[in-house]
Amino acid sequence: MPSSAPSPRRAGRPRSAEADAAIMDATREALVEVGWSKLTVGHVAARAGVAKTTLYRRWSNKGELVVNAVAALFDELELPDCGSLQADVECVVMAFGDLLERPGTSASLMAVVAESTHDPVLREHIREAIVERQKRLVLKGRERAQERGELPPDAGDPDEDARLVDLIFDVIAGAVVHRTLVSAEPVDADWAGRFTTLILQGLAAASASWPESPRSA
Amino acid sequence: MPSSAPSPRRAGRPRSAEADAAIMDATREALVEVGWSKLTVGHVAARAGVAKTTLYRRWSNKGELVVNAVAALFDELELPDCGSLQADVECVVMAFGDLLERPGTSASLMAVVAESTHDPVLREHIREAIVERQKRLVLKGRERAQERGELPPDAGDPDEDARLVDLIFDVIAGAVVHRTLVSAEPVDADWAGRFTTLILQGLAAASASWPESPRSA
Amino acid sequence: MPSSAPSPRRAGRPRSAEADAAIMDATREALVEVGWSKLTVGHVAARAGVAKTTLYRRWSNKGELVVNAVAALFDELELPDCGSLQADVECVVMAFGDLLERPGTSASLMAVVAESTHDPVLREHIREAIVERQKRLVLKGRERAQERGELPPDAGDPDEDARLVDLIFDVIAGAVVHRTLVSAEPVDADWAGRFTTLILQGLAAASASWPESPRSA
Amino acid sequence: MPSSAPSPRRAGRPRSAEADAAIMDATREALVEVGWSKLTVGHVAARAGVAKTTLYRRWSNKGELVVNAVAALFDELELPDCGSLQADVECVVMAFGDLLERPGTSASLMAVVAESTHDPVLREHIREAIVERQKRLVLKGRERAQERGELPPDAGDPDEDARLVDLIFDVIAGAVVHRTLVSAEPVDADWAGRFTTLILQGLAAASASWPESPRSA
DNA sequence: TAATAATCGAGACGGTACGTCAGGTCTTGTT
DNA sequence: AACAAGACCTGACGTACCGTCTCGATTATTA
Repeated sequence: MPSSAPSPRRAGRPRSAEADAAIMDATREALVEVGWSKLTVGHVAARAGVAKTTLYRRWSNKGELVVNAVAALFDELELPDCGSLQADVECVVMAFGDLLERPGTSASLMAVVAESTHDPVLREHIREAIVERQKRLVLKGRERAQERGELPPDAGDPDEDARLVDLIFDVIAGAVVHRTLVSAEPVDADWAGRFTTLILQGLAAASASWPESPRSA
Repeated sequence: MPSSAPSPRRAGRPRSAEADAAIMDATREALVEVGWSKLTVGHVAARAGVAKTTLYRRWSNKGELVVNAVAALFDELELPDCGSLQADVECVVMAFGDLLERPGTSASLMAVVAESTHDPVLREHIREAIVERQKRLVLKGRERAQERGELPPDAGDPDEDARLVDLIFDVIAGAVVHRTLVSAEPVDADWAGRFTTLILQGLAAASASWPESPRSA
Repeated sequence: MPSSAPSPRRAGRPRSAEADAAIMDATREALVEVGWSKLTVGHVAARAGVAKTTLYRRWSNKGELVVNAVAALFDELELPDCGSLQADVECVVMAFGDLLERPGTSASLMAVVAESTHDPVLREHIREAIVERQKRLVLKGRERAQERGELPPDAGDPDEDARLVDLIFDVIAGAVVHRTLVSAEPVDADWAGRFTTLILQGLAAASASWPESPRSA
Repeated sequence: MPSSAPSPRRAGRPRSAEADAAIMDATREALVEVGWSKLTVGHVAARAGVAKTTLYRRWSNKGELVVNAVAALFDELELPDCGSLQADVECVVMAFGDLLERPGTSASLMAVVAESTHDPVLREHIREAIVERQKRLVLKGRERAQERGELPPDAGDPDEDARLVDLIFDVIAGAVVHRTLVSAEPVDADWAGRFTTLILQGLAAASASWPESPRSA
């Protein structure tokens, strides 16, 4: 009675853990240096000191490989408690900006997003791995601000509430991404401050007018 | 007295204008249907009823071809006079959203932007063709609002002024793009209204506090 | 009554004679330098300082062009009277050898002959231009030797006679060509002497035995 | 004691021997049907049921491919013992003639020889593969005739000897090639008989006069 | 002195093949 | 079993050349 078999160990030589790590590293490095379209599976394998076969045994194709490598980049994104709502937002804006400005990240992210435009499976993959993870940061930031009394508690209507969160999320993430990738300007403390002021002030002012005049009314 | 340079006609058979148009159309159609990475020069040529060589005579490679085809998509973006600042912004937000939601556009744009991440030449190409064009819309909208008295005249410091315009541009374009491409939600009148209110209110509230407390002070 | 109209002069600009010459020269030079397969019509035209169109107006394709250029090379082959049959043959052998050793000629000839292997039209073209011209040399040499009494008069049977001429022609031309092109050895006075002795002696000895024992008998 | 190098087996999947054979066959067939200049690598690959890349992995370009295919054609050329010198020569003449008259061979040979005119590497390649192989036939024929007493033993001077062999080789091979390719007449028993008689008689008669009167004397 | 008619240079055009490269699969022998 | 090595098929790439086709600009002959 082999107990509960948490890992269905099969016979034969087990997969090498070093290989996994080496491939992921090599993929990210290659992504940084040459970008998605010029990244070749052969080069990744060579750089990782691994046979192409080994690579394909783990990921079914180039897309899978790259997406997984990219998703891991966003693991580090956290929301530190900076003391106030304004400070919290500025912190996360700059953290996100720093992440995107790191040479490879923006390229990787854009590459993956672009590829997703025609691949629904990949698209959902990205939502799970990247978007939802970031959206939780927004939610956590709001909770914290509510505890501090900087924001009013959730509105009565949960739908209305979700719409608000989505809006804020699109505005924050969108602006940072756009400034970094399209305008190609740095997300420095100055910009982060102005931006945060803009949306928090707007949020405060607008939240007064919204409940009374919903579009559907 | 027309005098000079009636036509700098070069020798030899002139290039076919129909070919140019057919190729651009075929490229955009293909981009919509299969995306950047699966688009092949051969298919574009065939669809355009043109030899592959004709295509390479005009654009040096697949990248050049696609970027030029995509840039043209943004030619139609205009800023109609909708009567008020709020209405103007909502109009342009929805127009941009509509453009991005048109199946091919988002794919094309993303593809091109993603590709630009590792190609400085392409990047500048895009800035010229797409970004600067849109930034002019923001400037025009501000002028109009200033004429209406909805916004104060330009600040004394032109640098400060430019920073403000850039911020607004990043916020608007970024949010619309993010909602469309990443969140994959529609840019409808409801969302456009909320978003516009948010930033205009924020702008009004923040502009009161900014001049007094510049970062550098 | 405009008499016999030796030149049916038509209206319009006449063809440039310089162009013709320049093209032929350029073709031969190119043939020498790069060979048939790497010779391009474009390069020939450029080297001749002429438009490609002008070239195609005179020769319908690359093959025609090259064959005509090559055929002209054989115009100079003559049979000088060297005093005796042995001397005559040695003379023509060495003249032919010299011609083939001139850098471009062998290349040109081989190129054209090789191409003819699959092009019956071209093949006939070559026979007319090159082979028949040389065969006349053999006939002339025989006549002269007969006048000198070095060779007996024509046999009674004209067929038999033709077979003999063909044999001699194949042996002489074949040996010289083979030594030059395949063995890549020079046709010098030494070799020419040995070779001539060989076939003249053979001819003398064999002609005694042939008539009596024809194959068909 | 086999000791060393039982098999220098390299890692990885071994090359397919069937592929090699199929490609060679396909090349020769194509050469026969369409000739060098109209033979395309793509067609050869398709006919061989092999990918174009497989072909390029073995031969660096179309030229290499064709030369190797052609050289193999001459492998079959042997010198059977026909009983007498005259019969031996007639045999080899006709065998060589038959080979050249086989539709593809002449084309292939000429094509390759022509190409060699501008490619020293190819030229040497051909010498090794084709010329030297045939020259050995001449040497073997002489040995046999000497054993039979039909020819005198080697002359004292080895140089003189080599010159004689070369002469005979050029005359035999040259005449057969010329008759087949240029005159485009068949090498039948009649012609072979006449030709053999001519050169053997010539050889017998001339060899009497040569030693006494060498050119250098 | 025009009008006409052919040539010329220039170069775009439709094709076809080239030789290269990457993706992904398959086949060896080794660990 | 997994692994390294590398051959293999597929299919697109970007290039070169062929032979054709417009163009405008020359030159001659004819009216």
